[in-house]
Amino acid sequence: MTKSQENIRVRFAPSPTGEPHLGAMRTALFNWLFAKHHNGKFILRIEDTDQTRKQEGSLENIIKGLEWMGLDWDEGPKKGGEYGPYTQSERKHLYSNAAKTLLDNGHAYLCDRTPEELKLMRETQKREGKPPGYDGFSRNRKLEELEKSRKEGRPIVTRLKVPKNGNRKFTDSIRGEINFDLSTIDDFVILKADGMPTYHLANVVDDHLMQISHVLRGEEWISSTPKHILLYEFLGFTPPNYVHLSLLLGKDKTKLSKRHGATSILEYKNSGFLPEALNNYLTLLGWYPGENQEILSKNEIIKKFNLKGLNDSPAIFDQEKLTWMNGVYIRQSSTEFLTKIFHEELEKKLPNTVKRPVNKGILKKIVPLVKDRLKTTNDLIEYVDFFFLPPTQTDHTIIQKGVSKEETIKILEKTILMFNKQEIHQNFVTENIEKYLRNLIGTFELKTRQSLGTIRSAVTGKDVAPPLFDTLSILGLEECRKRIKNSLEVLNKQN
RNA sequence: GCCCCGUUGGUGUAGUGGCCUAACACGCUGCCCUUUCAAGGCAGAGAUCACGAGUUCGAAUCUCGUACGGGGUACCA
Repeated sequence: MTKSQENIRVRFAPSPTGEPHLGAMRTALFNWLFAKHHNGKFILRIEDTDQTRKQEGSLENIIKGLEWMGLDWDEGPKKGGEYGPYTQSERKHLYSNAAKTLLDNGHAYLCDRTPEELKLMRETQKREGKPPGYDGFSRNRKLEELEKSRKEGRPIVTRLKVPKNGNRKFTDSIRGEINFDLSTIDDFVILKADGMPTYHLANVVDDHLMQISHVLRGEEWISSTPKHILLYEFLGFTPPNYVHLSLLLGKDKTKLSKRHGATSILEYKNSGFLPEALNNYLTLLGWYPGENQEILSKNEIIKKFNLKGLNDSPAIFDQEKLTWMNGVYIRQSSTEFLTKIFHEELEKKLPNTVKRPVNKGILKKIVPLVKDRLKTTNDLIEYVDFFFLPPTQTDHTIIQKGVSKEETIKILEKTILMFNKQEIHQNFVTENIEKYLRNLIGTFELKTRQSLGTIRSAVTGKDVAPPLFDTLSILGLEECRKRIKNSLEVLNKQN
């Protein structure tokens, strides 16, 4: 028996042991989408039952990651809710109560074997070719004996008494019915020696108390699910619906990890990816919208999201496609928005010699010129720094392929002369500049690309830059003249 | 070892018994556009649907087996 579909309540339950990982964020995303689609609730719960693995700043980063991705939670840390607290270390009594119930109704027992003893046991089992697992040492020992052991200072854990025979099956929304033989499951620990619950106990107690209707979690949990089913059964609870998401893999088809490059969502934030693009890309990894369209807004995805579109095989994270998609999102963005984020980027990356705040008026004019050319905002600086900082020139940076030094000097001198014409002087705008410049270079015995390339490099110091005529107009007549003169000086000096 | 999940071009996916001589997107190649770089347009290469057997008039699609990949087998989550 499972819960009804009426009140959709899902949760994302990270443990604060590291960075907000791409795979985890995708799980969060799917949970969030499912909740939004059904007008349900998305709950954030912190699973910090392993005190030894806790990492400083991890929780903050996870929250930062979720906020950046726009995955807002209805209940959880910073937000509260009627099922709180939402941090497991603050709910200890609930788990020990559950363990007590299990102890009382005979479904659990205490055990005083130390981790060292257990490790030795497993090694022996392996050596003898037996399947490793708890051997049931304390299963039938008297309670008084264990309590005495506790008084003597030995560490005591609580284990679930897993039936030796039979099987448990459950229905996974993606994979269908999955069956496990109970003989393959040992008497696992539910309450650790430090009084903290293990994941198994904690997630069952919390999902029940928080009335979670659907558990969307990674595929790595499939094997543990029969343990959870058992716990629900012995505690008299009704299990939620299970949806085990396929894993995210790296290029070599192993679980995505640091070896594959950036795995923290925050690294993508810092590399100039837009959260909308990452969201869009991530949803497409293991989910099909029902049609070929791939560029989908968050609202469209919410509207279309359903469990049926979920895929059962693991997906390899392809950064190239993400990068392409990010470019699509940049191109789609408004000038106002891009001006804002580009401004932040330039404030950060332009050298100190550039006066702050960075000129927003100019930036706004630059945006339409570069938005088609960028894949990430990280690429921005290379394209536009010369607008704010005159280039340092040498012969090498000015002279174009197939053009002699003499020709280069001639082109630049004539360009300056042309700039002196009144018609240009008074109306230094793109169309006008183009008209006169094209006229001028028509008199040279060079290809258009060579002539214009020469002017480009003289002004920008680059081979790759935004469209020339617009660039000149944005820089303004005086600045252009100054830069060309400077280039001429460089060329003449080294002669 | 044992248990569980998976397997369609390099990648993500579509496909649920005949419309599949397998579709779409990224990437790749070529051409066009063009002042550079992008963007855009057009064309193309790339998959014996992991393999084998079976069911069927007919299978990428159903069944079984094998191989390979992944996950689990903790007082980690």
